[in-house]
Amino acid sequence: MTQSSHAASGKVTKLNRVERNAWTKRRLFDAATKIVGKYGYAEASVARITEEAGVAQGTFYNHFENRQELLDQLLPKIGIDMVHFIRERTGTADAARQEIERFSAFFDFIREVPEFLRILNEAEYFAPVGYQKHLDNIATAYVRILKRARTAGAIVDFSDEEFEAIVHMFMGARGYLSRRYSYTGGAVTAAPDHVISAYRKLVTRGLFTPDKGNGNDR
Amino acid sequence: MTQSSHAASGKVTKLNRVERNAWTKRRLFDAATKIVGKYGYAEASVARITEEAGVAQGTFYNHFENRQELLDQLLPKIGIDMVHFIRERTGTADAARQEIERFSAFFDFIREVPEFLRILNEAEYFAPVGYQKHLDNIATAYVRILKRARTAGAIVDFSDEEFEAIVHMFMGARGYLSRRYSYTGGAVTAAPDHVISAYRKLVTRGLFTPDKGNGNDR
Amino acid sequence: MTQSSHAASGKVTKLNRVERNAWTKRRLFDAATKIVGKYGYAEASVARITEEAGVAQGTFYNHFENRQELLDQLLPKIGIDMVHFIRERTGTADAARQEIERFSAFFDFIREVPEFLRILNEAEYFAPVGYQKHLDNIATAYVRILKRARTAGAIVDFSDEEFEAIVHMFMGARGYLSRRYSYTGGAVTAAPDHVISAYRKLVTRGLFTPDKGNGNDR
Amino acid sequence: MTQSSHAASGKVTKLNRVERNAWTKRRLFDAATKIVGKYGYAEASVARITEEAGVAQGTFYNHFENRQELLDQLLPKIGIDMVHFIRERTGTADAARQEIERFSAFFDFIREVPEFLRILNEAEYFAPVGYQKHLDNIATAYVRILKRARTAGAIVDFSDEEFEAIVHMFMGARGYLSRRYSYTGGAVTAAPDHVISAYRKLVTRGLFTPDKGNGNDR
DNA sequence: TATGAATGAGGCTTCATTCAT
DNA sequence: GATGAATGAAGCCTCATTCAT
Repeated sequence: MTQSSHAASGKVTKLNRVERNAWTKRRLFDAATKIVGKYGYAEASVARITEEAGVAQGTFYNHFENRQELLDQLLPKIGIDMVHFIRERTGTADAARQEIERFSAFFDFIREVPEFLRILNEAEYFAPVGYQKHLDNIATAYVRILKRARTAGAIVDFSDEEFEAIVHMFMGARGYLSRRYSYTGGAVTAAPDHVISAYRKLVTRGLFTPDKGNGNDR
Repeated sequence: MTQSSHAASGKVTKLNRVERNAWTKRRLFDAATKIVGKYGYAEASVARITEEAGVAQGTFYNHFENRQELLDQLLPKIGIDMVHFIRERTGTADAARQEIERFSAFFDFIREVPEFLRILNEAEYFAPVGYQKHLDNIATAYVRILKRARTAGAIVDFSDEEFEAIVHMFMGARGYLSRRYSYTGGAVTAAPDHVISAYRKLVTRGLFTPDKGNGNDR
Repeated sequence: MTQSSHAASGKVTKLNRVERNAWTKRRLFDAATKIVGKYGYAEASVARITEEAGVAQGTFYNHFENRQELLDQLLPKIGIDMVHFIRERTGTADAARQEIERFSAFFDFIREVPEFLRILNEAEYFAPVGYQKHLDNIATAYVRILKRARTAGAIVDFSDEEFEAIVHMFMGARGYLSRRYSYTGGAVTAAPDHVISAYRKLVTRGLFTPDKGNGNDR
Repeated sequence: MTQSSHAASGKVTKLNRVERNAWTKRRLFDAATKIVGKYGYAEASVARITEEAGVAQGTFYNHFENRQELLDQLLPKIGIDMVHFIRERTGTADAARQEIERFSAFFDFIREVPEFLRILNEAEYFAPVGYQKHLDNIATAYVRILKRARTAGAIVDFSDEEFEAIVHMFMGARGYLSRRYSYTGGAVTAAPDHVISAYRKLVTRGLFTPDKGNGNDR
């Protein structure tokens, strides 16, 4: 296995130098994700990460300048995966419904990548560069969505600045809810219905305008 | 000076054994608060804490079984201070307005105890026992408040379970907003008006019933 | 032995805390002297030094801020010993003879402290702070001696600046000679007669004025 | 460009296998000289040397058995350059004057190859094989010069053994003087006049016989 | 109870060398 | 011959905890 990998076709392929290099780096990334998700940044020692990746400690420094460099890349990388994941699961319904879909998709993503929450939550202090990058990514995209909804008339009476505040509320809410409701025992579970419904009520009434055509939530 | 303290009256007082004991423990607490707030749990070494407290490292272990024991007590202790602080600043207006007051008071508390946010945020992973305790404290009290509002007719159409979800959303929103808006440079600043107004709109429309008497937010 | 030491009187003495502290620091010093003398600064790892001293690695950092701090103190400390050693062995004969005595005494000192040469020689690069300190110590004292000789008429025709240059020549000469002639096999030996006589001729003729009373070297 | 070099004629020349081989080895030599001169042997890692040389780390081991082998060759190689350099700058005046010329030329060489001093000084411990080789080279040649002067009557009263001692004094003196006076800030400067004059007085009076024909230094 | 030196495990990083391409 | 990723030993330093005074 050290010299080969299973290509998409299922065939075992010899890797050339460049591929092998990328493969090792990828293993380190994946290992770090697993370790940070499980033990937190502070306990994510290079020794642990390399052991998980199945390479020598020295190998780490062929791929990253230092420990921090990897840690700083962790969140933005997964963050992008998250955005894609959610976008794919957002339909073409009215704006309020789409927001609920995004909310649900977030919880689905956490089930896919259970490490995400811890990585996100600790990043502010242990990977501040990556944290800021991630937050800007998300906030920018999210605010754009809200502005479009306003243009379409689905939201009124909120300024751009208020949108930014709203977006942070939404992100914070997701974080706390998922930490509270996503874990049962060691396993990661789906968000309960009453969480979805509470969010739906709060957001559709609080942010969006009643839309007779689509029917609001009441 | 190590054997005495300035009482409120301004007199220098000799402390007896019990008082001196409590005094040292208190110093360790305060030092830990400062250090964890500034450097995070992971960097809050016993050496740093005792240095900040002005006692020898060995002294630490006369007051706490080990490092973790102190860390676990940190958040619940400050959390109680926070509850008192907010309660004192909540008036007798209608339920929706009280919620806004609580929201504002939270930001005021952060300015009083700037270490709080970091202690709270990291505690989930570094002081899980204390974290759970704190969260239960807050959630229980908060849900009780919402139930009372429902009884009074200020909220309709939300179940108890949904209240719990709502409370987590609120707590998460506070956390993200304060991290985003409370710090400018190194200093801790008040929450901007548009943050307050965005919260007011979302919450009064989303959670509370329009109250003709008091006038809703529009 | 870890709890006691042989006092000058020969009695075994319990050490109090302060004494024990000083004793450990002294052991680290002595160990470092031995190790640097034998393996050079670059190979003088903290592990080696503490092993030689019979303490744990961590103990090192209770006594020195870091490895460099000890290394920087090494040369000046031994340098002072050297100055005392040589001074004690310098008689009251005429200036030229005193210079020869100092020269010989230098070689005697090296036999006493065989580590000195290597410590001195490498210090320029591995302990620059200590090196500069040592050089200034020696040069200042040496120039003062030459000035006195000039005042006494034993030297003429040399300026202060030239004295400084002369002193550096002398120090350099000692270093090279000792490295060439002091070691035979692993043992440290006395300077051969022809080295002494060559120095005597060069210096008495080259620096000092012929003194009929004392008879010059021819 | 890696496959060719600018010949003296100005034409770009394809190198054959042997030339290319020598060229790479030469680059490693030059890089090592620069690195050791700047950082010392201990910091002259293979990584640093190969980076400076612009080749891969592995390439190093195609040209040298190991790191030490290159280090041991460094000093003798430059030492030979030095001998040539000094010989070219020594005229046909009387013996005493020639000695002063050699002395001055040494300082000029250091300005040409500022790395030399550090390489020389550390070599004793980090490249002992090369160091001994170098010292023998120099001492032998130097003693031969002094013997010739004695044959010519410019020196009397010194035995062969004493010559050897004198030569070591001279070498040591040069080393210390150059370290003290050749560096100002980061730049390498010429030896001050008073250093030259002090050396001239000491040596012409101390070693050479007054020569009426050529005039001694007084 | 207070002290602070001693401990040794463990963390990050650098390094010389090897080897498959 | 050239490359550069992989290796694992070793270096410096920090840390939580213990214990004699």
